[in-house]
Parts: sequence; structure tokens; C-alpha cells
Amino acid sequence: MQVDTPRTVAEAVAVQDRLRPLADLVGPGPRRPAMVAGLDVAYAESGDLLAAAVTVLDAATLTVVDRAVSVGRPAFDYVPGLFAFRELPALLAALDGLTVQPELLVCDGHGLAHPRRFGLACHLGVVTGLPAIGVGKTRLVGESAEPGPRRGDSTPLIDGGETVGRVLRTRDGVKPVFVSVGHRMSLDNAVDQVLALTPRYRLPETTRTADRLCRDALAAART
DNA sequence: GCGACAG
DNA sequence: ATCTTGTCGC
Repeated sequence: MQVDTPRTVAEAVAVQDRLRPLADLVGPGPRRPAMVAGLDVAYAESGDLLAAAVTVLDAATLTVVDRAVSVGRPAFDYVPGLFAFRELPALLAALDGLTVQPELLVCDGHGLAHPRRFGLACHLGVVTGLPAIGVGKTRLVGESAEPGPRRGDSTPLIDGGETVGRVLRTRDGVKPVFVSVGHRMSLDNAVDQVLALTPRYRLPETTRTADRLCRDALAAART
């Protein structure tokens, strides 16, 4: 699968505006997905090389059953709000390398919780047609109250008067993550899936395994 | 004009 | 994202 990469900020924003209506923000999406994918990208210090990775986990055992990587160059400069254009080509190339088809994409970044309501998770979901959610480590937009201290505690993430996501504590006492809908998923289901993927660590097993894979792939490519 | 700003 | 040591806590 492939996608056109805009050359300017104006073009990129136009692409987001054109694709945004195609995102299904209702879902509810699979309640018991058998295969869940994690996606992540690692960059070389030089900034001109990157490795994208996708890992597919058996949702019941959280075991990696398939994986794929793609090495390339960033497709766009980093601009908050246009982050997806940087990694999209490489992530799609990695997805093409899969043998096992996932039923849900867990993205490292936001979905609806975006200034124009079209973050990486929405973009990946719309382009692939697969259910997708975003799990960010830090905030991009929105305000929220501090969630309770226990795993599962959460508060709404609100931006411009609308709920765009959920600030969720995935483990007792750890910094919360930002969950938002990407495509074909409800926010409640997205939160449930994230909790199912975090039995031990703050971040979903999907993003953890993908993170390790892309780092290793980058190290191997640098030689 | 001064901050904020996914990864 | 990446550059980086020690350090606090379980």
C-alpha cells in the first residue's frame, strides 16, 4: 500500500481536511480481537534514516505472532499536527510485509485528539480501512483533570468543548497515557483494549514490542 | 509579543 | 524522536 506525501504544510493540511470525513469515529469496533498490531518508528540521530516496525500480537496471550519492518527516510519534516506524514509511508510499507492480518492497529501517537481531529491513528485507519486507536505518551491538545492513582482510573480529554480522548492510568501510580479514537472504534472500546494490553507496563505490549523491533532494525541498518 | 507543540 | 549518569524505589 502507498500514499501520496504532500510537499508543503498547506498541502498536508489539505490532505487531512479531505480525509477527515472518511474516519469512522463511532465504531464500536471489535470487542474480542484475536490479533492486535502495534506500530512504532525509530530515528537515527542524523535524522535522515528511520525504521518502522509492526508487530502482531495474539490478544489472548500477548505473544508476538508476526512482525515486519521497513527502513527509509522521513517523508516530511516534523511539524506538530502533521506528524503522520513523517511516518506514514514507512509504516504502510511495514504493514505490507505482514502475513497475519491484524484486526486493530494500536498507534504510537494520537487519533482524534488532534488540532484538526485527524492524527496519525485516524490517518492510518482511513488509509488501511482497519480499526485503529491512538495511544500517546504526552498531550498534543486538550485539557483534563488528573485521573485517580489506580490502574483504570481516567478522566476525559477535552478540546474546544468536545471530548477528544481519555487520559488513562494504565498502572497504579504511573503517568497516564492519552487514548483517542482513530477509526472504526468507540472511545470506550479503545480504553478497554488498552487496558487489556497493559497487564504489566505503562505502555501497551503492542507498542513495546514494535519499539524494540524498530530500534533493532535501525541499528542493523546503520551498519 | 509570548507560550504550546504527538514523535 | 534522540543526546545522556546517576539515582530512587521495589
